[in-house]
Amino acid sequence: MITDIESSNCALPVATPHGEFLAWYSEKGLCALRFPSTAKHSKQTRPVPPKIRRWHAATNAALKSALKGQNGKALPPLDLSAGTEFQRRVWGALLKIARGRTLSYAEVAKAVGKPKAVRAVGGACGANPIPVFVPCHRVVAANERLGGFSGGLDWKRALLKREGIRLPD
DNA sequence: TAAGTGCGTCGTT
DNA sequence: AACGACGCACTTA
Repeated sequence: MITDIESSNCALPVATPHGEFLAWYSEKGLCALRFPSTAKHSKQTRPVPPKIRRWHAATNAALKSALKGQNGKALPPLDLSAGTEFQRRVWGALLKIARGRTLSYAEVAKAVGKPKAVRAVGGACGANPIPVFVPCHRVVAANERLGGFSGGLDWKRALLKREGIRLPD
């Protein structure tokens, strides 16, 4: 089947109290979520297929809920097919971390059956295309510290705090 | 205790 | 071949 990337992918804004996120959709579902940035978003002119409109409604509700630290509304389908085998294993493990819980990078490495691939897990977290929904912010360093966050550590702190997680000063 | 160094380890580019 | 969102052992002050 021929797939036209230009016509099948689209980006839609999600207005939240913390700024305007940008949600990207493929034919398979939500494929990327970006934190608010100062850059202007190009306006979506092309008509949005009904399927994607439904997904976007789910994204809207789920993101606003998640930013309040509340329990999961239904997520849209997540298209994580762009990742490597290893990355998808890691992202799958992240999806199992319950709200308000955390795992260390080493624990995630064990969970995917590669206990020594600790740094590689960090890399996979950094490559997570759908932050918040794929909760890479719930992965922290073993030394009781925060670890890193590609979206900025302020976001990581805020997300964890809203889930009721105590952080070391 | 706190802060800094060195190195094993492995997926990704 | 080089680089990390790591972890651990081991200095220093």
